[in-house]
Amino acid sequence: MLAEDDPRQAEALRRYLTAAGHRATVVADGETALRQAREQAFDLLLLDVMLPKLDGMQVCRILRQESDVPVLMLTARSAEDDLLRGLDLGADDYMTKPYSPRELVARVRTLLRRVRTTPQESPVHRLGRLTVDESRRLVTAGDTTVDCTAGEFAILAAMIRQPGRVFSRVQLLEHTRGVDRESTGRTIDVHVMNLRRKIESNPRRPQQLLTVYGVGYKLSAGTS
Amino acid sequence: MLAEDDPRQAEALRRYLTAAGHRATVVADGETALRQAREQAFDLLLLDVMLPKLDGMQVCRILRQESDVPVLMLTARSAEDDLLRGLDLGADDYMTKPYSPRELVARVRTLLRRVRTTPQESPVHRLGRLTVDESRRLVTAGDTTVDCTAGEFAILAAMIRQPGRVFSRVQLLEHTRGVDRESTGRTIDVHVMNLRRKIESNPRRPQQLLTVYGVGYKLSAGTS
DNA sequence: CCGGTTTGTCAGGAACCGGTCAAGGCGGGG
DNA sequence: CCCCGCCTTGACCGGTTCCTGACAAACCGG
Repeated sequence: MLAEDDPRQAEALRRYLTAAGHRATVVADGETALRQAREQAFDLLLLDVMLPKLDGMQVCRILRQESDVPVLMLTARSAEDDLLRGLDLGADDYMTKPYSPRELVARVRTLLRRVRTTPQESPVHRLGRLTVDESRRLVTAGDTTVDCTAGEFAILAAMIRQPGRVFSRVQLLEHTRGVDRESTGRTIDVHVMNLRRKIESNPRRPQQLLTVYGVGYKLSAGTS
Repeated sequence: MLAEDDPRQAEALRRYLTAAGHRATVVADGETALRQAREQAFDLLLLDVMLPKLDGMQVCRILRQESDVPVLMLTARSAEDDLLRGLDLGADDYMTKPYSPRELVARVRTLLRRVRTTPQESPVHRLGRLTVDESRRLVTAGDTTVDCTAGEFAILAAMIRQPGRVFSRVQLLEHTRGVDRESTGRTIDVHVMNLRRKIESNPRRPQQLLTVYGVGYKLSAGTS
């Protein structure tokens, strides 16, 4: 939630945040901010200090007594006293205008990372009947776990990161071999074949790891 | 803990903090900071960016992989990029010199309040027949206590913090020595072998400390 | 339907990787 | 000063994986 009374600034901030992949609800005064915060569980509150009806300090103070939602204060003044009051009232961070979009987004991300309950988030990709856990190096097809060699895993991981994208053989080779080694041989084809044997129910008729004739390979969701 | 190489600044900061009722341990370089942070559980780390041997950014990055201790970065430069890098590396807050004593103390208090209200995770990890108590540096396998060397303990602790995750040799090396020194040698392998002799009932057929061919090692729950 | 090109498949050998051992370096404690 | 553990390194070996070349099958345009 973003509490900011100047429509232009509010719009600018909202754009930064959505561009960074966040959703934002905008409110224009302190009372509304407080009411909304009570009705709905937000991940984070961006709170301008100068707000109509109820200023940011008050909102922060009241909210702190009833919730642990992260609060990031925004102020035009750079007065140190403001800053100190804000932090003492329970704000988690503080930025003075004018703020840079990148810094704002970075601070938001920091606060969100803290609140996200997942202690260790490992990027797990899913596509069709396929699952790839990169940090654990775990692959499952359907409900059976598959163990891949390093090269096979590298190819599969690269492809599932961008489902549907077509990869040339050279591009895939770069993932297995770090550097670009020009190889016109059958190397990649063999790896793909071995992968299909492990992840496709019928390797002769691939459903997910598909050939793009004349170009390379791609990973699709299959029949779903 | 306060990591700051300029003795005068370090002393000044220490005084601010003690005046505000905190205790502070002062270290003068990055490697020492990292080592101390591993040996002892601090409530918060005040980290100067420019440090000898290992700069603050590196310390932050490495430490973040193994701990959730709040980190407050300090820098002379006010470059925005520094700030962003710091926050992206997992720092919780950031201040540019010269900072006011009051603001510093306020930010420290904010971070400390956060960590104290957060449910503390127990520093003793369990996985299969393994137990690792980080604060006491105690390891048990089954019901027999094992004494590990520093390097062995560092590896085991790093792995048990994220069970199942696959660690490369370079990553594990970062835990035994502070810095990433490229070593194609058998260092890690030897440590792993010695660990297996101590914690596995049959070191030839490891049940928990497993090899991931072509990648590194991982710790699994074993037969359960 | 035909021919050239691209891909699937196979198997052997090269390259690589990890387990293990022993020797040497380094530092701390006596 | 020496002794003793610990860490590191290099070498060797057995096992796995990867690459390569050949051939068959599939694909595409005409």
